[in-house]
Amino acid sequence: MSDELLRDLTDAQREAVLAVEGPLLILAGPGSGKTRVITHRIAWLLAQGIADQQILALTFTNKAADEMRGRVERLAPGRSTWIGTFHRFCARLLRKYAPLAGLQENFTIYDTDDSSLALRRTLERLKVDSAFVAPEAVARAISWAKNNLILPEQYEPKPGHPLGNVIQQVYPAYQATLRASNAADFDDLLLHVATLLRENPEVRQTLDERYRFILVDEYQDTNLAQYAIARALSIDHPNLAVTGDPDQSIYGWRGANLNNILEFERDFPEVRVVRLERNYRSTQRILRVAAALIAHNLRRKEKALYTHNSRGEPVRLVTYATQKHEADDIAAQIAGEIRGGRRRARDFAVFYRTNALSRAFEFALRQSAVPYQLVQGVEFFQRKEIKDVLAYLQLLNNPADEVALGRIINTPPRGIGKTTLARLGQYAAREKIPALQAARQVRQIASIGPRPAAQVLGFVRLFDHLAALAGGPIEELLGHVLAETGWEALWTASGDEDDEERLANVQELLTVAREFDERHPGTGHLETFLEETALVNDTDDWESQRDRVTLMTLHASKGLEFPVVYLVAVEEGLLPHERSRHSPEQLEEERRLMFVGITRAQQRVQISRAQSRDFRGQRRLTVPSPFLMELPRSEMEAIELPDPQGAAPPEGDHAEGPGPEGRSPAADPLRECPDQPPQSPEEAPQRGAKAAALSAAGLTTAAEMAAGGTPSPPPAPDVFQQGMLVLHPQYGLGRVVALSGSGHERRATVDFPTPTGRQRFLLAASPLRPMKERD
DNA sequence: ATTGAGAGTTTTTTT
DNA sequence: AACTCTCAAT
Repeated sequence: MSDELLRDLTDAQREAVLAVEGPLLILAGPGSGKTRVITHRIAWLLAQGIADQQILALTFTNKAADEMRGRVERLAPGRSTWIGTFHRFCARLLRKYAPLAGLQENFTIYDTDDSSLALRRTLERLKVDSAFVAPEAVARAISWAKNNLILPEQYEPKPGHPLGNVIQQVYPAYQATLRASNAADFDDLLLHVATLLRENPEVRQTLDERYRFILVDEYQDTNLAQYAIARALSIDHPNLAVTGDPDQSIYGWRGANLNNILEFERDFPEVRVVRLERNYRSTQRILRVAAALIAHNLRRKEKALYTHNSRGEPVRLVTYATQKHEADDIAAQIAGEIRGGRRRARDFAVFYRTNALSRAFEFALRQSAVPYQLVQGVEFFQRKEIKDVLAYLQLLNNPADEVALGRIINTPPRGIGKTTLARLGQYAAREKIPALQAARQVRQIASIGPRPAAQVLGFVRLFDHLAALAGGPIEELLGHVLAETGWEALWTASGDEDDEERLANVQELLTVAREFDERHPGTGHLETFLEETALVNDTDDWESQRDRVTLMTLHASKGLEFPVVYLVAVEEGLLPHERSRHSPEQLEEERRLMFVGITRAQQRVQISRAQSRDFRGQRRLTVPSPFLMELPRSEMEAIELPDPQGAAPPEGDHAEGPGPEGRSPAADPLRECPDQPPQSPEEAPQRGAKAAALSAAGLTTAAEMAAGGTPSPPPAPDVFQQGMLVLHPQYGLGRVVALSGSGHERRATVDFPTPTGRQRFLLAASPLRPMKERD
């Protein structure tokens, strides 16, 4: 078993796996088998008899964590070491030690959206005029301070910094706002944990003892707070293994501190350093191009990348006339390769600097009927309807959460306006009670009239009703939120396209909840659900298994590899991005970004730019990126493609077009090419049902349609959907309020007209029949 | 209180 | 171009 773990490793890799005790720095170039080393190391530790819970592996993204967990599971089946992101680890610790950070254990995690609302509220309260002070700038400064472990009361304005004094005033106030709401923002998760480890030696010692072996992936991206946490847990048991590559540090803007890796050897004098310099991924030429580029950086630890792979084809450097031409040509290239049977869609990736650049490629690929998946940041859980629905859950879990309350007290509109809200807030502040408490006492607030007061009490009643369900399955709770806020009816009735999309997104959320319920049987997991939705973004759902072209930002590409890579829009102002123009350090980070992109490729790279590009609605001529001048022409093939037509797809025109304008629900984290048939059979029913539920006409039971009108057997529990009309032989027509459970245990709550009212059914045993709704 | 039109801005990247 | 915010009309 143990031997097997070591067999197919190189000497350097083996050394890194076997160095069990003591600090270890693994300098790993791109494609050098870094993940392999980490996972084998974990498996090796386990094989040595080290207990599962003594090992802690920290990553940056959930994507990396999932990948690692999967591979460890294969090497050491059935073991359960903790592998996850820094933020998630900290969230978990903070639940346990919340009081030490001034929080209750049911604290809410604010995402960027929530925290910016909290900040705006704070600025209003302090009467800081947002015309003179950009809230984003304040947010950035506070975030920076937190990442650098500067506490609110320690913040010193830098001389000459125009916002310094404002921030010195706002930061503590903002922090007080969060505390009053029993909430922590993303940065707090790290800051609170780092602080409590410093201030509570017993806790630190306990945890150091517990987590004997710590691994940190992508160490070059850690900020001071993360460094402090890793360090604090490695004092008595300094078995801290970190892997990283200074050349792939691309999160400086998020507070990542390159010093953490450049000076690791100083921090741990007895550290063992292992260099993984052999690349197993790319061709020689790709590697040479990448190396020549990164050699222009000054701040780095020089590495000699080499590979025994073949020389490969030259890296293509293409100049297009327009962005449309660029997108069309790349789509045509990909379509050609796929149609020729030489490659599959999943072999290709298109990388760009900013998300906004994806559109042209989405469009072109759709035109060419090439399936693609767009890997985009936080999209799904950021959508307003999702945030609103989840805010109900947030408030149920943490009634002190003022941001959640502010978000939903009048959403959907129930006649509680700004003035009522402001008066409620004043009263709450005066009485020093949470706003929700103030809402309960709204009758005692003289300034609020009887009508608004009644509305407020209506909201409180709704809240209390939902609170009674808060311990149950999440899917069911969400169902009640949708039904009883009136959202569902609102969106279903309108026939508005946007509302249909909202409904589809919410439907998707119900699916997420259902899967969660299945993973967490029993009760009382609301907090866990909220934590997952706050810390998981849909980038993490990216599946390399699906046969689709991948479209993503350069940042998102880190850690991945593809046979063919297109690096597009390599133009001055985009790569390097204009915001980094004035700082040499940021310029180096942009260069690293390009380095990361190139080194994702196994066999073929094309780097391209367009001579003209539409930017914020304006067409502009572009300037080539200075980075292009740094690439070695000897390894490349430069191609100029003037484009007289300006538009026509060079290869086979698809005049028939994409067919009916099928908008895939934006809910789908991986926005897919709508022309593609479902890839796997099991997703067909779901999509079909969704579409049917959303579209339109007449009123027939699904079973009747299926059976051509003859009496039919009980339908599968799965055909029932949130909000669906159903027919009961005695009670007549009813509407599904909520669903929960799975398989034979799947239950439905259904509202019938009076006098029947609300009933609950075990679906497998009920005579309910679904109805298709149309208008 | 809610809605809509018009004005003004813009997030680069992610937990 | 797309989004948010502000202000006036209902």
